Amino acid sequence: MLSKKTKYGIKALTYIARKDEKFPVQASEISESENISQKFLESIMLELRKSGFLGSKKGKGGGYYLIKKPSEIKMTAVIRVLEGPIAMVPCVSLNYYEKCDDCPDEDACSVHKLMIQVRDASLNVLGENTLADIAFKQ
Amino acid sequence: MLSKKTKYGIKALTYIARKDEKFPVQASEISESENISQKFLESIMLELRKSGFLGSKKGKGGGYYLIKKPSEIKMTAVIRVLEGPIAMVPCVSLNYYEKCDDCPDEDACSVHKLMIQVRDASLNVLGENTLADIAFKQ
DNA sequence: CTTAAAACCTAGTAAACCGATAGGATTATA
DNA sequence: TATAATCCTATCGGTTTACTAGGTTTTAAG
Repeated sequence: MLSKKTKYGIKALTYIARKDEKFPVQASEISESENISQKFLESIMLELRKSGFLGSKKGKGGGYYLIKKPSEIKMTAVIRVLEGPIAMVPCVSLNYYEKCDDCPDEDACSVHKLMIQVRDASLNVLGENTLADIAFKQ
Repeated sequence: MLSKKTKYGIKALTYIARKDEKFPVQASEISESENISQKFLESIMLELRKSGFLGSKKGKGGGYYLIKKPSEIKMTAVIRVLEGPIAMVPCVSLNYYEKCDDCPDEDACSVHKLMIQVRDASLNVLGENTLADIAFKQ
């Protein structure tokens, strides 16, 4: 299950991308428009800024803006930052690998074998989609 | 993330499938061989029986056995029973659909659009893999 | 210079979920 | 009758999730 954090984060990025303006966008505006708890959204925006997706401007008239072009923001990157691993099992994760303590031999593990395929399929979709794709396409 | 329940359940099914015997397989044997807490596994086996994947025999010499051939058990079915929805977001789930309360228009939602693609990719992999595939192949 | 509006930061918290455990009841075999 | 297995219910500690509270800091405008 996708956490609300990730869901809200993607929605916020989409909102900013669609609002093709030079002015920064306030968290309060996004939270109202997208029905997201403002304080919760604030913490998400902060995380997106610290991880290099957003820039910010403090004080009156401040807000958040995209640092890169939407077409340059891969959804794999966004999800890895907000949600963590894309794989459903650590022993199959490329970026967050961890050995299962119960499993002596990964190659013999049926779960492993299956989850590699699921991972690759997801990775394929998320790697091919950019923020521009999900914000503007069709 | 895949729950341990689902992971253990798939491992147990695999174990029974590989042990191509006429005798039923005991939960205790599986729990030892696969390093799974016995009591926890018991509850999983019970669930797999109630949902029609396993049959059971009580008493001495009892245990669990597959009701269908491994090649007839799709992994979509197993995962839906143990884990729940395959989709990462309820508004995109085929079997467990639920509307998002924050989202007025699904078609305009970028998360929705993305998650449909992820769902289809996962569904494709899990639908093409049977227990036989992950237990015996290569 | 003051006020207001915005981001920034830290902490806490209620509820849900997860993985496991406890303790038996039931059933079948030998 | 003893034993071995499934079956069943309840509980529990820990973690995570989705927020909320309560500020501090920075900036622009009046």
